[in-house]
Amino acid sequence: MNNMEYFKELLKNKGLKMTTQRGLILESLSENPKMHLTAEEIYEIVCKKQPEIGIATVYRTLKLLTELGLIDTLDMDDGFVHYELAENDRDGHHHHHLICMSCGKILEFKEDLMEALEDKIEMTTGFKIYDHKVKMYGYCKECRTKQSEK
Amino acid sequence: MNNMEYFKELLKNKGLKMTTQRGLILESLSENPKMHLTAEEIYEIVCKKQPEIGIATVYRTLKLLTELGLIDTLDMDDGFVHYELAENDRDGHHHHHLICMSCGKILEFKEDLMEALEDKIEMTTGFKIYDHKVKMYGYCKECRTKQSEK
DNA sequence: GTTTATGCAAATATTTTGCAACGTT
DNA sequence: AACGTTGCAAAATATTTGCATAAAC
Repeated sequence: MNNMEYFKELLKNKGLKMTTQRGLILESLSENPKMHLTAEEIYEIVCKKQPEIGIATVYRTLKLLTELGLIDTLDMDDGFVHYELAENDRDGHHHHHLICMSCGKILEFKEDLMEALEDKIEMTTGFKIYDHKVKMYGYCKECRTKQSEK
Repeated sequence: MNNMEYFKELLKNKGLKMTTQRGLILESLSENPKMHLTAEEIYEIVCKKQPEIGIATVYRTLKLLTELGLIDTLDMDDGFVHYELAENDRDGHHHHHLICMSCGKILEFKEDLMEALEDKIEMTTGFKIYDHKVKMYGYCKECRTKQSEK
């Protein structure tokens, strides 16, 4: 089952309704993977197909999608909340974000490798972990190459 | 050298000035460890000793302290930026935040254990990591105990 | 004495809300 | 037909900025 069908099913189960706007907002995220779009950017993308949409609908739908677990939020310290499709991983574990401090680019790293740390935390503190968000700050390959050329 | 002296030195090196307000703002963070205060909360704490201070000064000083690396910001998805003293670790690695999804409490976990992951990322992608932020979402010991008692 | 910092108020910017009209089931 | 959803405008919230005054060096 794809995202859209799953979205419809979740809505039905909750007595909520599928609308053109909701579909287009989820679609804008599906069709722009790795883009970490902001609400405003999503609004602009949807506007191309549905110019009458209001920004309030975008915010309401993004909140709904987040609550349903279909999308994740990402804070990049730039004053905007960024959104991306959630990965339906086996156990809620998703990719890490690598933020380049030189060019601002965001890369993704698939492998999790957090189990050892999570086990240690659970054993030591009794805190049971269900999800995590990891941001790495550094310099990407391209910026490092450019730098060393100078 | 403690935080405050280090702050004064950094200011001097940059031709900036130490003021009562700047001192009180750093002090409010030093004296409230593990509190993850917001700008508004810091403003209220400083107000007790310096009632004439303006919130703009708090924001300006927090930005300055962040740029100087003396404090770190923490996004908790509640619409506020939270601040905490930076740990002057050997290599910029700091504690992780454990956020309880039941009671909202934030615990800290000292051990880093991110080296293996960072090495793998650097080897695979060429992205050189200098810092990271890790947030774990789950349920704290107390909430889990309460739950199982029901 | 020169330059930087402050406090206040106004301005920005992002996100939320109220409500009448509309669309979906 | 009933109820949830939308779009618009206004409101709310967090943060920033301009500027005259004050404080630090």
